[in-house]
Amino acid sequence: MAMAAFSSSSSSPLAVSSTVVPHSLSVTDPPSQFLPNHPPLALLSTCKDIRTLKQIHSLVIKTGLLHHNNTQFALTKLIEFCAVSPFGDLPYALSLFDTVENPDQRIWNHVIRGFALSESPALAVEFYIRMMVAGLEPNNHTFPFVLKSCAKLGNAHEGKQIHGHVLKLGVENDPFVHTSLINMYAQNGELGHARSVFDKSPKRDPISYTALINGYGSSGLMDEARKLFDEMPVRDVVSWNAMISGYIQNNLYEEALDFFEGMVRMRITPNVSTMLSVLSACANSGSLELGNWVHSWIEDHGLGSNLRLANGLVDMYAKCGDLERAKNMFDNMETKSVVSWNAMIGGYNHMGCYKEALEIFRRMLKSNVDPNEVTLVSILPAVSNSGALTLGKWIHAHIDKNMNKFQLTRNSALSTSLIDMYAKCGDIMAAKRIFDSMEIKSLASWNAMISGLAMHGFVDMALELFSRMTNEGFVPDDITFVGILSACNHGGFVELGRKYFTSMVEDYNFTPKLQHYGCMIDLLGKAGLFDEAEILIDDMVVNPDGAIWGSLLGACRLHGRVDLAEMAAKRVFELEPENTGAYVLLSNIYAKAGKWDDVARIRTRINDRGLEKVPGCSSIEVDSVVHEFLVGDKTHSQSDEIYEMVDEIDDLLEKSGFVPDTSEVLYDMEEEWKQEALSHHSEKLAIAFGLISTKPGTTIRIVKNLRVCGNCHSATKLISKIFNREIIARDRNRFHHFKDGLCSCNDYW
DNA sequence: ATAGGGTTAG
Repeated sequence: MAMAAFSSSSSSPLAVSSTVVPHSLSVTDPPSQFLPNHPPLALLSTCKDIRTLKQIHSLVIKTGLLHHNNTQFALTKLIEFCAVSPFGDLPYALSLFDTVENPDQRIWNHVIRGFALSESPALAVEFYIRMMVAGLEPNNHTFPFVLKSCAKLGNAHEGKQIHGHVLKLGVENDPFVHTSLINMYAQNGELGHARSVFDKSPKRDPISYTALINGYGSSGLMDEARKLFDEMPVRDVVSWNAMISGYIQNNLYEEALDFFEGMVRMRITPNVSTMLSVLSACANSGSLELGNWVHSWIEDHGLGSNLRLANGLVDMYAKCGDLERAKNMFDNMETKSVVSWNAMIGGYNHMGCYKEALEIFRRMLKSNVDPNEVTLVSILPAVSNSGALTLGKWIHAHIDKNMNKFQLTRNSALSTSLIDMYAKCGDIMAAKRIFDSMEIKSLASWNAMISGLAMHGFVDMALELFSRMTNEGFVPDDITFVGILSACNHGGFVELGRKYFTSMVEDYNFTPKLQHYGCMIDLLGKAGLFDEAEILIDDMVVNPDGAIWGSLLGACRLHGRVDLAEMAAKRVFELEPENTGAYVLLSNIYAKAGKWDDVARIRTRINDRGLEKVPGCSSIEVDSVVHEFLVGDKTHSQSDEIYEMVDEIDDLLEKSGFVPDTSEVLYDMEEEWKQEALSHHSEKLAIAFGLISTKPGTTIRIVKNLRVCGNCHSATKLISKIFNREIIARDRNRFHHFKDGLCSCNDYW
C-alpha cells in the first residue's frame, strides 16, 4: 500500500502553535451558522501555497470550526481544496483525511478526485476500492473521478468492472457518468464499447460526441469521427478542436486546416488549443502563409505573450524554413521554457543546420536550462551529423547521472539515439556496449546497431546480429533490410546481397523501396555486374531516382565505363538538374580517361547553369569544439601552423615513396597544381589540424560531407602508419578505420 | 462537488 508516503509526518497537523497565525489573519467572530462565508474558509479562495493553507487550517481549529455543529463541513472544504486546487497539496489532504473518523461519500470523492488528477491516478482506483471496503457506496459523483483515472491509466479492465458497478447502482443515465464511461472506453481504444454506451444514450450531448470523436481520432478512424461530427446537432469549439487535432494526429494536415477554416466560417471563436493545433498543422505541412496569418491572429487577440503559443510560433517558423523569423521570435521571448529551446534545436535540425543546433544547445546549458528527454533525443542527431563525439559522450554521462529522470525511456528512443550517435561518431564499440546493456531492445535499437556495424564495415557482425534478432522473435522491417543490404554492399558480398534482397521480397513480402534498390545497384555496379544492375533498374517497381542512377554512375567511375556513364549521367540530369555531384563524377570519369575536351565541356555546363560545386568539407572535434575545413581553407585561426603540418605530411609521404594520384582532379591543369589541389583537400587539413592539436597516439576522428577521394584514401593510410595514429573517417557513405597503413574498407568503397 | 481538446518539442 502506497499509503505510507502520504501519512502525516511526525507532528500531527492538529498540533498547531499560535505563532503560525499571521497578524493579518485575526480571529474575529465566533463560528456562525453561515459557515461558507466565514473568514477562514473564505480565505481558501486566495490561498496560493501550502504555508498559507496550514495557517488557514490552524485558524479553523482555533475558531472551533472544525467540530462545529458536529458536521464535517470545514474539513470537507479543506480536503477538497487541498486535493484539487493547483495550489493545494495532496499529501496534506490525505493527512487531513486521516483525521476524519467516519468520512462521508463526499470526502472520499474528493480524495479520489485528487488522485485522478494527480501523477498517480492508480491510487484513485485504490481509494475507490477502499471506500467500498469501508462500507460506503460510490455515487454519481464518484464515477466520473474514478473513470477518469482508468482513462488516464489506459486500464480498460478496471474500467469495465467499474462499468458493472455503475449498472448495478443504476446511475448509467447520469449525464456525467455516461460521458465519463464513453471517454474511458474511447481513451482505452475500446471503441466498440464506447460506441455501444454512446448508442444507448437517452440524450446525446456534445460532450459524449466529442469524447467518441477523440477516440476515433486516436485510433486512426477519422472517417468515423467525421460521420459523428456531421451528425452533431450542436458543435462547440471543443468539438471542432477534436476534429482538427484528430486530423493532425493522423498526419492529415490539409484536412485539419480545412476544418479550421470551416470553424472560422461558422463563427466559432478559436481558443488557445485551437491555435496550437493549427500551428502544428502549419508547421508539419509547411504552410508558412497560413502560419503568418495565425501569428497576426494571435497578436490581434492579445495572446502574443502566451508562452505555449509563442513556442508554437517558433516551431512553426522553424519547420516552415523561416529560421530567421524563428530565431527572432525566440530571442525576443521574455520568458522561455525548455520547450522554446527544443523548438529552436528541432528547427535547426529540420533544416540540416546541425552546427547551429549544437550552438543553441550550448547556449541552453549556459543559461542553466535543464535539457529534458526531448532535448536530448533531438540534439543527438545533430551530434551524430557533426561527429561531435566528446559532446555525445557528455550527453551520455548526463543521461547516466540523471538516470532516475530518464529511467523509463532508457530502453527506447534515448538509448537508440545514443547507439546511433556513437556509431555515427566513429565509436562503434561504445554503440555496441549500450546495445548490449539494453535489457529490453526495440526494433529501432536492433536497426540502429545493424546499420551502425554495416557503416563501419563490420559486415559479419551485422549479419550475425540479424539472425540473432530474428531468433529472438523480432520481425525485421524495411529499415532493417536497408541495414542488411548496406552491410552486404560494404562487404562486397554480391551473393549474400541477392539472397537477402530475394528473402525480403519473398519471405517478408516487402515491396523494395528506393534505398533497397540503391544498395543493390551499388553492390552490383561496384562488382562490375553492369548487365545485372541494368536489369534490376528496368525491373524496379518504383521509378528510379537520381541516387539510383548516381550509384551506377559511381560504379562507372570505378570501372572506367565511359559509355554507360554518359547514359547514367543523362538520367541523373533529367531527374535532378541541379545535381552538381553527378557533373563532377562524370567529369572525373572523363578526366581519368584523358578526355579533357569533355571535361571542359562539363565545366562550361556547370558554369552556364550557375551551379555551384558542393565544396568538400571536413570537420573534426577538438576539446569539444567542432572545427570545419573547406578545400584550401585558410580561415582557421591556426591556419599557418596547419599548412606547415600539411607540408610536413607531404614531405614525409614523398619520402615514403608516395605518388599522388592526380587522375581524379576535375580540370585539365598543370600537374603541379593538381598536386597542390589534392594536398589541400579538406580531409587533409582536418587531419593536419588533428595532428597538431591532440596528444601523440590519440585517435583522430573526422567527418567529411563527400566521398573520400582515392588519393586522400591512399595518403591517409600512409599517414596512419607514419604518425602512428588511428584515423577514423566518416565519409558520405561509410566509415574508414585507418591503422598501420591499412583501411578497414580494404580499399573497397 | 462531477464529464469532452491541451503538457507542447523528437
